Amino acid sequence: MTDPKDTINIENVVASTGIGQELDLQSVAMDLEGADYDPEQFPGLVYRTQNPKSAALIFRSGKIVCTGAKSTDDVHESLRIVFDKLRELQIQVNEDPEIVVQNIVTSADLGRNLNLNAIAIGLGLENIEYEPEQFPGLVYRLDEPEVVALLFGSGKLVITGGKKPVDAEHAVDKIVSRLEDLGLLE
Amino acid sequence: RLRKWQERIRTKDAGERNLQFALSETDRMASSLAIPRSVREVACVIYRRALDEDLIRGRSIEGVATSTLYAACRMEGIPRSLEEVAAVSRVERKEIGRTYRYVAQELNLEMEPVNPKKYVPRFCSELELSEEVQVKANEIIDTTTEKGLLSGKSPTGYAAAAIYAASLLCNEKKTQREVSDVAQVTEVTIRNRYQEQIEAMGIHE
DNA sequence: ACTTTACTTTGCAAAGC
DNA sequence: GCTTTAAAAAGTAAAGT
Repeated sequence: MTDPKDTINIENVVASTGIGQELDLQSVAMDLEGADYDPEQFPGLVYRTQNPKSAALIFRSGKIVCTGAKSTDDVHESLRIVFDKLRELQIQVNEDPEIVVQNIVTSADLGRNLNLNAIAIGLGLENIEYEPEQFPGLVYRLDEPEVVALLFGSGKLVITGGKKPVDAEHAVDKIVSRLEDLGLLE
Repeated sequence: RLRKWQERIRTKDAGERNLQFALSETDRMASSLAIPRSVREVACVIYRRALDEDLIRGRSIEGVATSTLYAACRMEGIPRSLEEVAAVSRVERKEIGRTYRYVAQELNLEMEPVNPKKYVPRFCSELELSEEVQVKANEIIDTTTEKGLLSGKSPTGYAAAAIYAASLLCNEKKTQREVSDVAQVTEVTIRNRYQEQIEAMGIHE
């Protein structure tokens, strides 16, 4: 049988960084093509990169949030593009500002259908949130690693809240062994 | 310390006044949903607990009152859907659902998922369907649930499809529109669940 | 009926109301 | 709390053909 860990796929990476310099977003919005800036609606300027695909939120403080990347490498590549674009506008940007990954969203597949009703009761109703009237996924919060998993009837799952790619692997291992212990996988 | 004491009294008085309002609102909503008095009392007990645990802060009184009524119906085995309680509340469905999940978590209500069978008697009686149809619908729900069809599905839509299928099998046909009206789900949902259920039951018709 | 679009849930940062 | 951004899971809903 295929190891569920081999089905893990990173779907989204959120990271933050900063250029340590205040910005005049109004003029950046004028000079950066494709920039969306509506301060009444949101204080950040939105700039999208195409390759790799991502969305950067640029703030007046010089802090930047990058989201939508498919890997930590893509985050660095996307932000490198953003930094270069800012340099083209005569804005000073250091060599490589520190980039901190804040959240990684992954998907995976256990390869078997799940009885969510039995899992909700088996894992303990006090630790689980399963309200199929509101959302089809069962919400399972893990302590180690500290992530949140959404389990679906199809056996597919989403793991979010992790800061390192290995967090998802550990989470999948724990979920698999817990379900096996309860005899709910198979 | 005197100020703190006065503040506590003030907060408590405000809480008591709000409790009066919450109880009258619970009564109003329960009446229009024909919810028995025993269930209203359970709702009030849960609301009191929420008040004591200071869960109302940052939330509307009506939202918590609606959520506790929703929870009480489930606990007492005669669930009302979020659509149904939202129809008599001035709080929107989304907010009721969020508040319910918060209250259930904080008070450790340990609510089990709703069994679709719990909706069968009420929906069937509103549709004037016989006991035979109810028995058949329950049978469809039990059998298809054992085959794993229920995971992730809305209990109301699941019950609606089983009732629709049972009405056909018992020659007491109701249209998908009629069933969707009482169950508050779309005909598309009934159609999708119905197809899965009759296939799992091995019925060809 | 079929497709498309959109909303539900989870996690996170940013600045400001 | 809210606002915005991104992405997955699967169910439900509504709109347009």
